Amino acid sequence: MSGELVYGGPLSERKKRILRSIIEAHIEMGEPIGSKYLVASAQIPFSSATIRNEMAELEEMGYLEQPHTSAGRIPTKLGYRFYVDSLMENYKLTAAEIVTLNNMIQSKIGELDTMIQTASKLVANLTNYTSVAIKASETETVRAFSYMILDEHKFLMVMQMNNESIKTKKVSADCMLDHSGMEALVSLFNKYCVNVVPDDIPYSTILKMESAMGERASLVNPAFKAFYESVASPSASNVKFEGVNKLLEYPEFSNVEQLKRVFSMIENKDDFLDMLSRSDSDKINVFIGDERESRFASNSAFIFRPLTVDGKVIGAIGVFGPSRMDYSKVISTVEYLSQKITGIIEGKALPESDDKR
Amino acid sequence: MSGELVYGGPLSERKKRILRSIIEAHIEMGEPIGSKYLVASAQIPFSSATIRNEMAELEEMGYLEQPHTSAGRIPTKLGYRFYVDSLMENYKLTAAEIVTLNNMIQSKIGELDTMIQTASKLVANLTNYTSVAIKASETETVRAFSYMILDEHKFLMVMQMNNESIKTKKVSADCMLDHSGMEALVSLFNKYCVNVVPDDIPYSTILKMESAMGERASLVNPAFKAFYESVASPSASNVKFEGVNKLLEYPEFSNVEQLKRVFSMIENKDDFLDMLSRSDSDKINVFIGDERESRFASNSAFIFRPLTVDGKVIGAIGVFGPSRMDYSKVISTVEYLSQKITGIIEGKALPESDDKR
DNA sequence: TTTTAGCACTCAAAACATTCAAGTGCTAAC
DNA sequence: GTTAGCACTTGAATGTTTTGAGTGCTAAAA
Repeated sequence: MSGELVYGGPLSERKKRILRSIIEAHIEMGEPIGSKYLVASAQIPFSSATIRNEMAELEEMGYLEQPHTSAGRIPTKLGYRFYVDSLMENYKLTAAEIVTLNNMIQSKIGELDTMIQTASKLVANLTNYTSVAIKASETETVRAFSYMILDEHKFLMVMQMNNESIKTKKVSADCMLDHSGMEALVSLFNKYCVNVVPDDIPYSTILKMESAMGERASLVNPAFKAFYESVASPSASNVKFEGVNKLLEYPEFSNVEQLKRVFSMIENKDDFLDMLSRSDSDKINVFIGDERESRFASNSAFIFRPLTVDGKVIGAIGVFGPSRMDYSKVISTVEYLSQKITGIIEGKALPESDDKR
Repeated sequence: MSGELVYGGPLSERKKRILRSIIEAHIEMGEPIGSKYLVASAQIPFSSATIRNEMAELEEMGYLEQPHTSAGRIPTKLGYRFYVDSLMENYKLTAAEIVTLNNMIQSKIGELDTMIQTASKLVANLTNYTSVAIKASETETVRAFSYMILDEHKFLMVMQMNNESIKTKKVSADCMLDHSGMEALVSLFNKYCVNVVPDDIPYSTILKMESAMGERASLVNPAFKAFYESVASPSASNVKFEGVNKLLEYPEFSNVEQLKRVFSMIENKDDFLDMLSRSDSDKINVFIGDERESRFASNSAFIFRPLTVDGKVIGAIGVFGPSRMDYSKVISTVEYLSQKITGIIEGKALPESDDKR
């Protein structure tokens, strides 16, 4: 009653084992799993009849379902959830995989954007699902303004942002530029426009700045516009996908109706930002689609890890794919890379330098 | 024999009229067009038998084909080509469409990138096909270097590029920074690194710069790295798509095999750059897919207009969709927008200001 | 000579029927 | 509690028939 998900009751060890085998077999093969298959291939040392009984009960409890009477069972959303939460074993990245990841990331240290995207590409390649890179929008503010005169009528507005980045914008002026005028202008901006978003600055302040500038009042407007454009719009959140065509490989996405749903989600992006905003910021999040929820394409799952710096979410990397997904491997990979990235960002440098020595 | 395409011989007026009607009906309805339909709906004042004879001849000449014996005719690649080159009437944008376009573009004057992308979005919305925005890679070089000291150990390297844009990069130094040292550094860069790509600068030059800097030699390396990173990598060509899911609406793309082809083309992007590089830079280009050419998905067409400034191709906007495309409308829209954009870029300002007065 | 009415023919798609096999649930025996 | 065995269900695969849109050709009409 307390959580969002209520499991159908305690499961015997045998039930867990059967459920797990079914889910893993289904993940691998993509087809409903029947009792005989479990006896023949897998490790359940009971007869098919016994397994059938157990499966019927697991179905009653909501962990499994049958596409139709004469088919095997497939996991429900609840089944996957339980699998992810309690049944699954952690996939261990192989040494080779780790080396690849480290090398690639190492070579891209620098801009946050590029790092997130490199990581995203790596995830797509390693897991063979579509990967998602999210850069969160920041309400950035300026810490300090400065300028640089380019020619008689143009100057560069330099803004040191509070998040350590620097933005510049070229500004054209009607009047001749000189240092004293620019000093005045910049100091006004440093007085009124620091640590604040443009929309919070009342128009009266702009008028005040203009009158303070005297005969150079005409500089204020273009400069403010540059400020506005640099701070307000451009760092809108963005969501980028890598390996979208990999989705087409999976039979669950091979009918056009389903594809339309998925692609409009991908093109729209809002759903992903929404999920990020409603997520736990310090661990892997797993969204699993379901027919009942309209907001998320059924048969699909989205696994992601928010990236945080000083407790603030600055982005995320993740994977989008069929709900029949190799959760174990995906989760390990995403977890590893996100750790690595936050490590690098937070300046803890590079933990194990297996490649350098 | 001279051109790439050889038409099958001269066409009588009646044949042209029939061909055109078939193509336009097919574009609209997406199905093979039969003789009866032309009699019933359209404007061909002959009996179906006559039309059948003409159609048989048009097929012989290579303009039409039959999916199977008991079906109507559909245009071949040659048919479309002939239609685009000689049959089609120019679509006239409606006043409302022009107003929308102008308003949207007007409000986005500024960065070339944003303008191209805005245009691309407009095209996608107006035509209901997937639009393509290409920004060509430029081998940019720096016209002038300058600097701005941020704090004792950091400065901002400011590079005025030859294409009027400005790039900046934050550089960290080991030693204390002062203006005289920075002046020296910058003047060295202005001597050796102007109008040239970093890869063409021999290592000996770097050594020369270091020795010229004397005890501040350690500044050269990080500064050069900043130069290298700003010039070499980041402005790689990029190709962006808008409205990809619109493709799913068209029956020719509704089977998975076809979709895989198309999406891998879209994800790969190289094909588009290739087509741009082999295009006529001062007019609309129309690529029409065909089973025989492996390099381009069949059943699809790519229409685009390179954007040039001073004779140099700086990008392109275009449309990707089924070969059964509303060429007339697409071409008019793309043409109008590309004119508008090059107009704005070349500073001819804004021709008709229907909205301002 | 050009156009058209008429008809036999073709063939994909739709509709319908049949077979096949995988998988189940249940009962009775172990 | 477990399992062998069997009747039953049902989607998918395969085969058959029907339907209808559209053609090409011939012979008559213009």
